[in-house]
Amino acid sequence: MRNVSQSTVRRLSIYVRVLEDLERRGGETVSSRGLADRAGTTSAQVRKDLSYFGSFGKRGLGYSVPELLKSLRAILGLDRAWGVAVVGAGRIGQALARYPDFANKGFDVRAVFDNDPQKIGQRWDDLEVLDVGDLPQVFRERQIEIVILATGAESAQSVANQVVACGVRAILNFAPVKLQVPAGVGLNNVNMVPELESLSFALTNPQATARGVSGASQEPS
Amino acid sequence: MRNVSQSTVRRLSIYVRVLEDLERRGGETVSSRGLADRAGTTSAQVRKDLSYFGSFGKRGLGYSVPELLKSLRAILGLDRAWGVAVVGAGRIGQALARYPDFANKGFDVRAVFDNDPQKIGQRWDDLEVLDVGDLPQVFRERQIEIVILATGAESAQSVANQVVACGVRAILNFAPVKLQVPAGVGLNNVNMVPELESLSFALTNPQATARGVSGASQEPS
DNA sequence: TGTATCTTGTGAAAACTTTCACGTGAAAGT
DNA sequence: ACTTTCACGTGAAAGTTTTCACAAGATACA
Repeated sequence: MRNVSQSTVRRLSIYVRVLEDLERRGGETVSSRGLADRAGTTSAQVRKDLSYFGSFGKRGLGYSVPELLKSLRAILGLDRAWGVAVVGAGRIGQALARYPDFANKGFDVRAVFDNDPQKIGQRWDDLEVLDVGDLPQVFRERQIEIVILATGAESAQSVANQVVACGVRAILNFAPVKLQVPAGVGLNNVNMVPELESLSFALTNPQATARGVSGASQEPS
Repeated sequence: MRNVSQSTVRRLSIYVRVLEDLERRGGETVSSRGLADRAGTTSAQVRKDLSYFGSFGKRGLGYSVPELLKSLRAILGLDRAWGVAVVGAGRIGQALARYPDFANKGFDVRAVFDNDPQKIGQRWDDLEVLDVGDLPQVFRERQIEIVILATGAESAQSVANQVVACGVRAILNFAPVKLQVPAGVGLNNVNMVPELESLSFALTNPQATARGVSGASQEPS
């Protein structure tokens, strides 16, 4: 199973979303084409992505929705709950801490931290904003495994160092800085400004953007 | 300038961030290596990325920080202000509408919409939440060119259709659905769940994740 | 049982992206 | 002026990802 690309993993996650939707609608089976159309890719891509992990379909028939869902969840590690903490209780931190999709998918936000005395102690639903000084103790008590970093650019690296020192091996970073983390620590960045700027580029240079950023089906009927 | 990849454009955006930082610190020139280290890529990549757009450096010396910054801003279309609207006034919409980095970079959030009567009329700083029914008129009046879509999955496609009908040609979508938009409309998706799920995958399958997701320098000294 | 139809899984090809490596121009110091 | 050093710009090579295309298993139906 070695050498699976990030893009493949992200697509698996989208397949899960699509399969959940199909299951909710009562779909029993789905073809690679059906999955691809709903996920915005091609049938060959779907089959190739799945082939890294095994054989999940029946020739001539397609994939069983509940079975493929179960397999993909196991592959992605979604058949369990994860302890998540949000560091940074600004508007973005707040939005993320209370984002219902995270909880629904088994990402349990168990703590929120800030260093601003004005924010510490605020209650949001059943979460209380804690002092970042208490981070090591709380991380141990609540078994935090994944950190969502939503601080400003200034503090991001020092917070990252702290949480890594606490044994956390996965960080989702929303701060606009390039974080340095030791090998073995997973780091994903969500950069909202570059996303907007790439739209600005597309609007400014229509000729350089012929290749469809857009969503039309890639496959012939 | 044709055929510039999305990855190149996103990196340009990061170079702008790094250059702004250097300029603030009074840096006059920077080498491709200096830029690369701060941006988390390699010097060859920097030079290749820039080469799609022209020649910006001096051999033996490097790049003039203010000049390269100016050129990259022009390329990305950041030498002007853009009219932005946020549709969806939930917590994420609110966080995005008031995200200071957007305003700083010339992305002017000029309107926020929702369809929930409870939310319509709320004031956030100098923004008022408007009725999504007034969208066409407000878009015209305030010259909206980019839409940030922060609705639930259910409404996202119908909102997308509406804003495209209003002439908007760039959408940044935060809703967890694959949007269909006509060719010529730029669409970028920010999927937070797949980002977390790919961390879950990395934690669950350490052997499949040898290739450094992490931030150590890629280049020898 | 045989035939037609469907759709997977997968090597091979194509397309794309990143890295290498070096010719070249520019500056600095002797 | 000459030499040395630096670092850009760029074709070519290497590496990665996507697409193609087809053999083969599975079902349906006569």
